[in-house]
Amino acid sequence: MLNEEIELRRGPWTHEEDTQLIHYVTCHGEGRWNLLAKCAGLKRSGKSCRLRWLNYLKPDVKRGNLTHEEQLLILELHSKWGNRWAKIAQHLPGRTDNEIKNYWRTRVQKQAKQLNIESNSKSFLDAFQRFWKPRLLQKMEQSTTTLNSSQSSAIPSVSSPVPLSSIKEISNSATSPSSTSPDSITTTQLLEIPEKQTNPHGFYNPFSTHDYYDDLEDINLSTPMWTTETNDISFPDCNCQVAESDWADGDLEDALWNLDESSQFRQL
DNA sequence: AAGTCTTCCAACCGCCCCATG
DNA sequence: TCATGGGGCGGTTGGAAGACT
Repeated sequence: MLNEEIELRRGPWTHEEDTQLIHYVTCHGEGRWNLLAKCAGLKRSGKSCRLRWLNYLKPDVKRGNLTHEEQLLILELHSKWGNRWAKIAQHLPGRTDNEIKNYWRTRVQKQAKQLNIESNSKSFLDAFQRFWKPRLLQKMEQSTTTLNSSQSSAIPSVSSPVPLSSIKEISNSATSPSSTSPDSITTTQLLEIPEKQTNPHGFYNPFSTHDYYDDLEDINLSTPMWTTETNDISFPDCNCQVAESDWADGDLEDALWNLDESSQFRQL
């Protein structure tokens, strides 16, 4: 390799760089990233090009908030495989390991911390397996039913990116990963919404067919996810307790994780 | 309105594995 | 068998944007 080191650019990608990369990969395909970077005339490292392509520019990269089904799947798979983000990402079509990793760190770990539970601990797994998971499944089924029966012209045709049946299937087989291939999730129906390629941060994805905002959130907000009865749920194994009534508001993600007040989640 | 804090995520870093010669 | 380079992966960071005071 010649060391006529061109100063490599770093930091945020520009529109022009993205266009160059897209054009080159479209014409010549992926791989040989170092060579690709040079041939494409990009003053970027091969690694940087690869990352930019895989995490942002690749046509099937999905943008926007994770759906509840995806969140459940991440929690489930993480409980089996730990921080194997790439492996987990294989089961969420269109989602990248980076995105899942970020989700875990910013949402799950944060909430776990607030609850004084280590997100990789047995307590966390217990709480998830014994309470959150069945509840999530139940409520998602309810919301699916509600959605199906109430889908009107006001709401575009929506199906879960990852069907519940697939989640259950993967949940059950995750202990023997080789038996589950990513192909087992095939029903990825994109939301058919007007194309808007700029998100609130001003980034853009030239290929994305998704709005930056997740329409499912809005849809689910219209459907109460939790009952309003007051049932305190306790987790003997993790020494903590949840007042279910406090989960009733907001979308499911909030219901799952916004337990940030001491009255909502009490140490026994 | 301005300053500070917090959140979130794109991007980078470093390690490891694997293919190739 | 060993050296080397490319690519994949998980951990971490920087900074933009929003929230809060």
